[in-house]
Amino acid sequence: MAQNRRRPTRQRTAVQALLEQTDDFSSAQELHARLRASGDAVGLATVYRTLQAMAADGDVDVLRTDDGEAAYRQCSTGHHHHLVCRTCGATVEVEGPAVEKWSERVATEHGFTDVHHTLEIFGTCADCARAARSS
Amino acid sequence: MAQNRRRPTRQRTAVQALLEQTDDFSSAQELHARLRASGDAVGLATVYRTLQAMAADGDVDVLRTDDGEAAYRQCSTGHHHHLVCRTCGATVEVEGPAVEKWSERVATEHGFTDVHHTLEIFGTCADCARAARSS
DNA sequence: TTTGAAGTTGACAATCATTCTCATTTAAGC
DNA sequence: GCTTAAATGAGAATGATTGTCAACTTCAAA
Ligand SMILES: [Zn+2]
Ligand SMILES: [Zn+2]
Ligand SMILES: [Zn+2]
Ligand SMILES: [Zn+2]
Repeated sequence: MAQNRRRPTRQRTAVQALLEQTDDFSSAQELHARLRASGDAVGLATVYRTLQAMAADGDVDVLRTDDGEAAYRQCSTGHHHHLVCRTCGATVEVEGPAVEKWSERVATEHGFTDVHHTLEIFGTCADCARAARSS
Repeated sequence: MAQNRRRPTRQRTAVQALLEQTDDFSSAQELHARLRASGDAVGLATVYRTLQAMAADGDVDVLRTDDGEAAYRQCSTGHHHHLVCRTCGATVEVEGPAVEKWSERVATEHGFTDVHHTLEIFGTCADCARAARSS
């Protein structure tokens, strides 16, 4: 994977701390704005670089929203997928051993190697469904 | 879903025809360039609009490449997923009934409704693996 | 602790896919 | 043919992401 030769700078620490307080997937822009608002400002480019480095190191998960923006989240370690509310962003980590096996089998059957997959489930969470109904 | 009130224009026809000859997932930019090269030029904005309309109508599949670009492909009808070579773009349509059930069950268990999912498998196809080995 | 190489940062410019605008065409129905 | 709403396209605008590069830190050797 990647060298964990990252230096512990104020900026990196600030980004990590913010991610720890955050439960939803957030874009680099959002995180940057929140850092600035909290007085712990970090340059936008640095936010991007830090998040990408963390993703490369496997310290955060990334997914692409419907409109193609990258969103990051501090997740538990180990391979898993996400159930994401497309309204409020609430996120649940889910695991599916069967899916993992299926995906690997399918790839092998077709002669593919060096395989990885993306799997995200989007929907409306109970809270948002309720809110929508009573409006 | 969407009204199929689309007008059969030269442009729309050209895009559809091109998609029919194309086996790989292609970006709007790529398709636009190929149309222009083939003399059957269509405005870039129109290519975008047409592809989005076709996607909304379920006539083409869309996926996001690793760098966030939308790629389109004329697929068989019915719900399925893709096994895509990240080097040459070769694409295989795959189905996984077990995955469908799992995804629905997981969503229901967490109170999510109006659910859909994205699942793509990326890897290196046999041909590309061979080519890489002999270089 | 001083010091220098190497990693980091940030303001700002540059990219580049995608969307928007709006004047001009075109298909559909009468 | 005539009317009208949909469709088109050239070019501007948007907006996320990346590139640039001088200034700033960290680290560890001296
Ligand atoms: Zn919600
Ligand atoms: Zn998985
Ligand atoms: Zn290939
Ligand atoms: Zn599916």
